[in-house]
Amino acid sequence: MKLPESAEWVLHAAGSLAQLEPGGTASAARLAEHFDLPPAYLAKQLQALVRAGLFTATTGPRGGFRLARHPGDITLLEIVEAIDGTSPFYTCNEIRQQGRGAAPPEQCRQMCGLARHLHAAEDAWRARLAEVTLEDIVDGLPRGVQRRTRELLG
Amino acid sequence: MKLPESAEWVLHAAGSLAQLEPGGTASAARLAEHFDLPPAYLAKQLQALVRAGLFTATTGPRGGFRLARHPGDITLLEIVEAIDGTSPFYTCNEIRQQGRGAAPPEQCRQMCGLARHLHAAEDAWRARLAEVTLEDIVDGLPRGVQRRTRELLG
DNA sequence: AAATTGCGGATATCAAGTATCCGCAATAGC
DNA sequence: GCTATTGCGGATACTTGATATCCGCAATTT
Ligand code: SF4
Ligand code: SF4
Repeated sequence: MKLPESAEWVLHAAGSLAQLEPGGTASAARLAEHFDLPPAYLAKQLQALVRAGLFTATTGPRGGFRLARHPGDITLLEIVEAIDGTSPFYTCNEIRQQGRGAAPPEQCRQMCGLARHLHAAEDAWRARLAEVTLEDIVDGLPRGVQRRTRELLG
Repeated sequence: MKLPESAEWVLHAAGSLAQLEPGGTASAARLAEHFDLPPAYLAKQLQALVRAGLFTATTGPRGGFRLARHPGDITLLEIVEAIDGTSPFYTCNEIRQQGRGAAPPEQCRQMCGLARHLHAAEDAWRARLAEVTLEDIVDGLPRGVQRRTRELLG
Protein backbone atom coordinates (compact mmCIF):
# COMPACT_ATOMS: atom_id res chain seq x y z
CA MET A 1 0.00 0.00 0.00
CA LYS A 2 2.43 2.63 -1.22
CA LEU A 3 2.45 5.07 -4.06
CA PRO A 4 5.33 4.46 -6.46
CA GLU A 5 8.17 6.86 -5.94
CA SER A 6 7.67 8.03 -9.50
CA ALA A 7 4.41 9.59 -8.35
CA GLU A 8 6.44 11.99 -6.22
CA TRP A 9 8.62 12.75 -9.19
CA VAL A 10 5.84 13.63 -11.59
CA LEU A 11 4.01 15.64 -8.95
CA HIS A 12 7.12 17.77 -8.55
CA ALA A 13 7.64 17.94 -12.29
CA ALA A 14 4.07 19.10 -12.82
CA GLY A 15 4.41 21.57 -9.98
CA SER A 16 7.56 22.96 -11.56
CA LEU A 17 5.96 23.37 -14.97
CA ALA A 18 3.09 25.15 -13.30
CA GLN A 19 5.55 27.68 -11.92
CA LEU A 20 6.84 28.67 -15.34
CA GLU A 21 5.22 31.29 -17.53
CA PRO A 22 2.04 29.87 -19.10
CA GLY A 23 3.02 27.34 -21.77
CA GLY A 24 6.53 27.08 -20.36
CA THR A 25 8.42 24.00 -21.48
CA ALA A 26 11.09 21.83 -19.90
CA SER A 27 12.76 18.71 -21.25
CA ALA A 28 12.92 15.44 -19.36
CA ALA A 29 16.69 15.75 -19.06
CA ARG A 30 16.36 19.22 -17.57
CA LEU A 31 13.79 18.10 -15.04
CA ALA A 32 15.86 15.06 -14.09
CA GLU A 33 18.83 17.33 -13.54
CA HIS A 34 16.71 19.75 -11.55
CA PHE A 35 15.70 17.08 -9.03
CA ASP A 36 18.65 14.69 -9.44
CA LEU A 37 16.55 11.82 -10.69
CA PRO A 38 17.38 8.97 -13.12
CA PRO A 39 16.84 10.67 -16.51
CA ALA A 40 15.74 7.63 -18.52
CA TYR A 41 13.19 6.45 -16.02
CA LEU A 42 11.80 9.89 -15.31
CA ALA A 43 11.36 10.41 -19.06
CA LYS A 44 9.35 7.24 -19.30
CA GLN A 45 7.07 8.26 -16.44
CA LEU A 46 6.52 11.70 -17.92
CA GLN A 47 5.26 10.04 -21.06
CA ALA A 48 2.46 8.55 -19.01
CA LEU A 49 1.27 12.06 -18.20
CA VAL A 50 1.19 12.84 -21.90
CA ARG A 51 -0.91 9.74 -22.53
CA ALA A 52 -3.22 10.88 -19.74
CA GLY A 53 -3.65 14.22 -21.49
CA LEU A 54 -2.09 16.28 -18.70
CA PHE A 55 1.14 17.17 -20.48
CA THR A 56 1.84 18.08 -24.07
CA ALA A 57 5.15 17.03 -25.54
CA THR A 58 7.10 18.61 -28.37
CA THR A 59 10.17 17.07 -29.97
CA GLY A 60 13.27 18.72 -31.26
CA PRO A 61 15.57 21.35 -29.79
CA ARG A 62 13.84 23.66 -27.33
CA GLY A 63 11.18 20.97 -27.03
CA GLY A 64 10.02 19.09 -23.96
CA PHE A 65 6.93 18.95 -21.80
CA ARG A 66 4.42 21.58 -20.90
CA LEU A 67 1.07 21.55 -19.16
CA ALA A 68 -1.81 20.66 -21.47
CA ARG A 69 -4.27 22.71 -19.43
CA HIS A 70 -4.35 25.64 -17.08
CA PRO A 71 -2.78 24.74 -13.70
CA GLY A 72 -6.09 25.48 -12.02
CA ASP A 73 -7.66 22.76 -14.12
CA ILE A 74 -5.25 19.93 -13.24
CA THR A 75 -5.85 18.10 -9.99
CA LEU A 76 -3.43 16.08 -7.91
CA LEU A 77 -5.68 13.08 -8.37
CA GLU A 78 -5.27 13.20 -12.14
CA ILE A 79 -1.51 13.26 -11.80
CA VAL A 80 -1.44 10.42 -9.30
CA GLU A 81 -3.80 8.29 -11.33
CA ALA A 82 -1.80 8.87 -14.50
CA ILE A 83 1.06 7.05 -12.81
CA ASP A 84 -0.66 4.66 -10.44
CA GLY A 85 -3.79 3.88 -12.41
CA THR A 86 -7.37 3.89 -11.24
CA SER A 87 -7.69 0.35 -9.95
CA PRO A 88 -9.05 0.17 -6.40
CA PHE A 89 -6.90 -0.49 -3.34
CA TYR A 90 -9.25 -3.19 -2.20
CA THR A 91 -10.53 -5.70 -4.70
CA CYS A 92 -13.22 -8.07 -3.51
CA ASN A 93 -12.46 -11.56 -4.74
CA GLU A 94 -15.77 -12.91 -3.49
CA ILE A 95 -14.05 -15.30 -1.17
CA ARG A 96 -17.30 -15.67 0.73
CA GLN A 97 -18.51 -17.70 -2.24
CA GLN A 98 -15.62 -20.15 -2.08
CA GLY A 99 -14.52 -22.96 0.21
CA ARG A 100 -16.53 -24.83 2.78
CA GLY A 101 -18.36 -21.75 3.98
CA ALA A 102 -19.45 -20.72 0.50
CA ALA A 103 -22.47 -18.52 0.73
CA PRO A 104 -25.35 -19.17 -1.65
CA PRO A 105 -25.42 -16.68 -4.55
CA GLU A 106 -28.75 -15.21 -3.46
CA GLN A 107 -26.94 -13.77 -0.44
CA CYS A 108 -24.33 -12.10 -2.62
CA ARG A 109 -26.51 -9.92 -4.80
CA GLN A 110 -25.10 -6.73 -3.37
CA MET A 111 -21.72 -5.72 -2.06
CA CYS A 112 -21.22 -6.58 1.59
CA GLY A 113 -20.34 -4.06 4.30
CA LEU A 114 -16.67 -4.88 4.15
CA ALA A 115 -16.32 -4.02 0.49
CA ARG A 116 -18.63 -1.03 0.78
CA HIS A 117 -16.69 0.61 3.58
CA LEU A 118 -13.31 -0.10 2.04
CA HIS A 119 -14.44 1.50 -1.19
CA ALA A 120 -15.94 4.45 0.63
CA ALA A 121 -12.62 5.09 2.36
CA GLU A 122 -10.90 4.95 -0.99
CA ASP A 123 -13.38 7.41 -2.44
CA ALA A 124 -12.62 9.78 0.43
CA TRP A 125 -8.94 9.63 -0.48
CA ARG A 126 -9.61 10.30 -4.14
CA ALA A 127 -12.08 13.08 -3.38
CA ARG A 128 -9.53 14.84 -1.25
CA LEU A 129 -6.90 14.75 -3.98
CA ALA A 130 -9.42 15.86 -6.58
CA GLU A 131 -9.99 19.05 -4.60
CA VAL A 132 -6.45 20.32 -5.03
CA THR A 133 -5.11 21.77 -8.26
CA LEU A 134 -1.61 22.63 -9.37
CA GLU A 135 -2.57 26.26 -9.04
CA ASP A 136 -3.27 25.70 -5.35
CA ILE A 137 0.15 24.17 -4.95
CA VAL A 138 1.93 27.05 -6.68
CA ASP A 139 -0.04 29.60 -4.67
CA GLY A 140 1.06 27.92 -1.45
CA LEU A 141 4.76 28.14 -2.29
CA PRO A 142 7.04 30.19 -0.04
CA ARG A 143 8.02 33.59 -1.35
CA GLY A 144 10.76 33.53 -3.99
CA VAL A 145 10.54 29.88 -4.86
CA GLN A 146 8.66 30.45 -8.09
CA ARG A 147 11.11 33.08 -9.31
CA ARG A 148 13.99 30.73 -8.63
CA THR A 149 12.30 27.86 -10.45
CA ARG A 150 11.80 30.09 -13.51
CA GLU A 151 15.45 31.10 -13.48
CA LEU A 152 16.74 27.58 -13.26
CA LEU A 153 14.23 25.80 -15.44
CA GLY A 154 12.95 28.47 -17.80
CA MET B 1 -1.03 1.27 -4.51
CA LYS B 2 -2.90 -1.88 -3.58
CA LEU B 3 -3.72 -3.55 -0.31
CA PRO B 4 -2.19 -7.02 -0.06
CA GLU B 5 -4.68 -9.75 -0.74
CA SER B 6 -4.03 -11.04 2.74
CA ALA B 7 -5.79 -7.95 4.04
CA GLU B 8 -8.98 -9.25 2.50
CA TRP B 9 -8.37 -12.61 4.12
CA VAL B 10 -7.90 -11.35 7.65
CA LEU B 11 -10.82 -8.95 7.33
CA HIS B 12 -13.03 -11.91 6.51
CA ALA B 13 -11.45 -14.02 9.23
CA ALA B 14 -12.06 -11.30 11.80
CA GLY B 15 -15.58 -10.83 10.52
CA SER B 16 -16.22 -14.54 10.88
CA LEU B 17 -14.89 -14.66 14.44
CA ALA B 18 -17.13 -11.72 15.26
CA GLN B 19 -20.11 -13.77 14.15
CA LEU B 20 -19.45 -16.56 16.62
CA GLU B 21 -20.64 -16.54 20.22
CA PRO B 22 -18.50 -14.14 22.28
CA GLY B 23 -15.07 -15.71 22.79
CA GLY B 24 -15.68 -18.16 19.96
CA THR B 25 -12.52 -19.75 18.58
CA ALA B 26 -11.45 -21.05 15.20
CA SER B 27 -8.14 -22.53 14.10
CA ALA B 28 -6.15 -21.26 11.14
CA ALA B 29 -6.74 -24.52 9.31
CA ARG B 30 -10.48 -24.23 9.82
CA LEU B 31 -10.58 -20.65 8.58
CA ALA B 32 -8.46 -21.53 5.55
CA GLU B 33 -10.84 -24.33 4.72
CA HIS B 34 -13.80 -22.04 5.22
CA PHE B 35 -12.61 -19.58 2.59
CA ASP B 36 -10.44 -21.94 0.51
CA LEU B 37 -7.22 -20.08 1.20
CA PRO B 38 -3.61 -21.33 1.44
CA PRO B 39 -3.48 -22.62 5.04
CA ALA B 40 0.18 -21.97 5.79
CA TYR B 41 0.19 -18.42 4.53
CA LEU B 42 -3.11 -17.52 6.13
CA ALA B 43 -1.80 -18.84 9.45
CA LYS B 44 1.20 -16.58 9.18
CA GLN B 45 -0.92 -13.53 8.48
CA LEU B 46 -3.24 -14.29 11.38
CA GLN B 47 -0.24 -14.21 13.67
CA ALA B 48 0.24 -10.59 12.72
CA LEU B 49 -3.18 -9.82 14.19
CA VAL B 50 -2.11 -11.49 17.43
CA ARG B 51 0.99 -9.32 17.53
CA ALA B 52 -1.23 -6.30 16.94
CA GLY B 53 -3.32 -7.26 19.96
CA LEU B 54 -6.51 -7.84 17.99
CA PHE B 55 -6.60 -11.63 18.23
CA THR B 56 -5.77 -13.96 21.10
CA ALA B 57 -4.30 -17.33 20.24
CA THR B 58 -4.43 -20.56 22.22
CA THR B 59 -2.45 -23.68 21.34
CA GLY B 60 -3.48 -27.29 21.61
CA PRO B 61 -6.62 -29.15 20.55
CA ARG B 62 -9.70 -26.96 20.49
CA GLY B 63 -7.35 -24.01 20.30
CA GLY B 64 -7.08 -21.33 17.65
CA PHE B 65 -7.81 -17.64 17.34
CA ARG B 66 -10.45 -15.51 18.96
CA LEU B 67 -11.09 -11.79 19.15
CA ALA B 68 -9.10 -10.09 21.87
CA ARG B 69 -11.75 -7.41 22.34
CA HIS B 70 -15.44 -6.86 21.85
CA PRO B 71 -16.31 -6.64 18.12
CA GLY B 72 -17.61 -3.12 18.70
CA ASP B 73 -14.14 -2.15 19.84
CA ILE B 74 -12.18 -3.37 16.82
CA THR B 75 -12.05 -1.11 13.78
CA LEU B 76 -11.36 -2.00 10.18
CA LEU B 77 -8.39 0.34 10.28
CA GLU B 78 -6.74 -1.66 13.05
CA ILE B 79 -7.12 -4.86 11.06
CA VAL B 80 -5.80 -3.34 7.87
CA GLU B 81 -2.86 -1.73 9.62
CA ALA B 82 -1.99 -4.98 11.36
CA ILE B 83 -1.30 -6.45 7.93
CA ASP B 84 -0.24 -3.48 5.89
CA GLY B 85 1.54 -1.43 8.51
CA THR B 86 1.16 2.24 9.29
CA SER B 87 3.69 3.72 6.90
CA PRO B 88 2.25 6.48 4.73
CA PHE B 89 1.31 6.01 1.07
CA TYR B 90 3.27 9.07 0.14
CA THR B 91 6.71 9.59 1.58
CA CYS B 92 8.39 12.90 0.91
CA ASN B 93 12.01 12.33 -0.01
CA GLU B 94 12.78 16.02 -0.01
CA ILE B 95 13.74 15.94 -3.63
CA ARG B 96 13.34 19.70 -3.72
CA GLN B 97 16.56 19.85 -1.74
CA GLN B 98 18.52 17.81 -4.26
CA GLY B 99 19.86 18.33 -7.75
CA ARG B 100 20.46 21.55 -9.59
CA GLY B 101 17.27 23.14 -8.33
CA ALA B 102 17.99 22.37 -4.70
CA ALA B 103 16.06 24.76 -2.51
CA PRO B 104 17.88 26.38 0.39
CA PRO B 105 17.04 24.73 3.73
CA GLU B 106 15.38 27.86 5.07
CA GLN B 107 12.60 27.32 2.52
CA CYS B 108 12.03 23.76 3.71
CA ARG B 109 11.22 24.34 7.35
CA GLN B 110 7.67 23.17 6.93
CA MET B 111 6.02 20.56 4.79
CA CYS B 112 5.07 21.88 1.37
CA GLY B 113 1.54 21.83 -0.04
CA LEU B 114 2.17 18.67 -2.00
CA ALA B 115 3.09 16.62 1.03
CA ARG B 116 0.40 18.24 3.16
CA HIS B 117 -2.43 17.44 0.79
CA LEU B 118 -1.24 13.92 0.11
CA HIS B 119 -1.11 13.24 3.80
CA ALA B 120 -4.49 14.82 4.37
CA ALA B 121 -6.01 12.52 1.77
CA GLU B 122 -4.43 9.58 3.49
CA ASP B 123 -5.81 10.70 6.82
CA ALA B 124 -9.27 10.84 5.28
CA TRP B 125 -8.89 7.22 4.22
CA ARG B 126 -7.75 6.13 7.64
CA ALA B 127 -10.45 8.12 9.40
CA ARG B 128 -13.13 6.48 7.32
CA LEU B 129 -11.86 3.00 8.18
CA ALA B 130 -11.51 3.89 11.84
CA GLU B 131 -15.23 4.69 11.97
CA VAL B 132 -16.31 1.14 11.20
CA THR B 133 -16.13 -1.71 13.70
CA LEU B 134 -16.54 -5.44 13.31
CA GLU B 135 -19.84 -5.11 15.07
CA ASP B 136 -21.05 -2.79 12.32
CA ILE B 137 -20.06 -5.38 9.74
CA VAL B 138 -21.86 -8.21 11.52
CA ASP B 139 -24.96 -6.07 11.99
CA GLY B 140 -25.05 -5.35 8.28
CA LEU B 141 -25.02 -9.03 7.29
CA PRO B 142 -27.99 -10.45 5.39
CA ARG B 143 -30.45 -12.53 7.42
CA GLY B 144 -29.26 -16.06 8.15
CA VAL B 145 -25.61 -15.58 7.34
CA GLN B 146 -24.52 -15.40 10.96
CA ARG B 147 -26.39 -18.59 11.91
CA ARG B 148 -24.76 -20.41 9.03
CA THR B 149 -21.30 -19.17 9.96
CA ARG B 150 -21.80 -20.44 13.51
CA GLU B 151 -22.86 -23.84 12.27
CA LEU B 152 -19.92 -24.24 9.94
CA LEU B 153 -17.21 -22.63 12.03
CA GLY B 154 -18.41 -23.03 15.60
C1' DA C 1 2.36 -39.89 26.29
C1' DA C 2 0.01 -38.46 22.05
C1' DA C 3 -2.31 -35.37 19.16
C1' DT C 4 -3.39 -30.62 18.11
C1' DT C 5 -2.31 -25.98 17.45
C1' DG C 6 0.25 -21.52 17.29
C1' DC C 7 5.04 -19.39 16.73
C1' DG C 8 9.27 -18.01 14.42
C1' DG C 9 12.70 -18.67 10.99
C1' DA C 10 14.40 -20.15 6.51
C1' DT C 11 13.48 -20.57 1.88
C1' DA C 12 11.43 -20.38 -2.80
C1' DT C 13 8.38 -18.14 -6.17
C1' DC C 14 5.95 -14.35 -8.39
C1' DA C 15 4.52 -9.60 -9.57
C1' DA C 16 5.39 -4.81 -9.69
C1' DG C 17 8.35 -0.95 -9.54
C1' DT C 18 12.88 0.74 -10.73
C1' DA C 19 16.34 1.55 -14.19
C1' DT C 20 18.79 1.40 -18.62
C1' DC C 21 19.35 1.12 -23.52
C1' DC C 22 18.06 1.08 -28.33
C1' DG C 23 16.07 2.49 -32.75
C1' DC C 24 12.69 5.47 -34.62
C1' DA C 25 10.10 9.68 -35.65
C1' DA C 26 9.44 14.53 -35.24
C1' DT C 27 11.16 19.18 -34.87
C1' DA C 28 14.23 23.39 -34.76
C1' DG C 29 18.20 25.76 -36.45
C1' DC C 30 21.66 26.08 -39.72
C1' DG D 1 18.81 19.24 -47.00
C1' DC D 2 21.78 18.24 -42.82
C1' DT D 3 22.40 17.85 -38.12
C1' DA D 4 21.44 18.07 -33.36
C1' DT D 5 17.85 17.69 -30.04
C1' DT D 6 13.98 15.65 -28.04
C1' DG D 7 10.01 12.50 -27.21
C1' DC D 8 8.18 7.68 -28.06
C1' DG D 9 7.81 2.72 -27.70
C1' DG D 10 9.85 -1.75 -26.98
C1' DA D 11 13.11 -4.90 -24.94
C1' DT D 12 15.67 -6.06 -21.14
C1' DA D 13 17.74 -6.43 -16.40
C1' DC D 14 17.50 -5.56 -11.42
C1' DT D 15 15.29 -4.91 -6.94
C1' DT D 16 11.70 -5.21 -3.71
C1' DG D 17 7.71 -6.82 -1.52
C1' DA D 18 3.93 -10.13 -1.50
C1' DT D 19 2.73 -14.85 -1.88
C1' DA D 20 3.49 -19.52 -0.46
C1' DT D 21 5.57 -23.58 1.78
C1' DC D 22 8.09 -26.11 5.18
C1' DC D 23 10.45 -27.08 9.49
C1' DG D 24 11.41 -27.45 14.43
C1' DC D 25 9.80 -25.83 18.76
C1' DA D 26 6.66 -24.69 22.54
C1' DA D 27 2.18 -24.87 24.64
C1' DT D 28 -2.11 -27.19 25.68
C1' DT D 29 -5.88 -30.59 25.59
C1' DT D 30 -7.11 -35.31 26.07
S1 SF4 E 1 -18.60 -8.91 -1.16
FE1 SF4 E 1 -17.92 -8.64 0.94
S2 SF4 E 1 -18.17 -10.71 1.90
FE2 SF4 E 1 -18.20 -10.99 -0.32
S3 SF4 E 1 -16.02 -11.49 -0.77
FE3 SF4 E 1 -16.34 -9.23 -1.14
S4 SF4 E 1 -15.69 -8.30 0.77
FE4 SF4 E 1 -16.04 -10.50 1.20
S1 SF4 F 1 8.29 18.78 1.26
FE1 SF4 F 1 7.03 19.07 -0.59
S2 SF4 F 1 8.44 20.07 -2.08
FE2 SF4 F 1 9.71 19.20 -0.47
S3 SF4 F 1 10.28 17.17 -1.32
FE3 SF4 F 1 8.46 16.88 0.05
S4 SF4 F 1 6.74 16.95 -1.33
FE4 SF4 F 1 8.49 17.85 -2.44
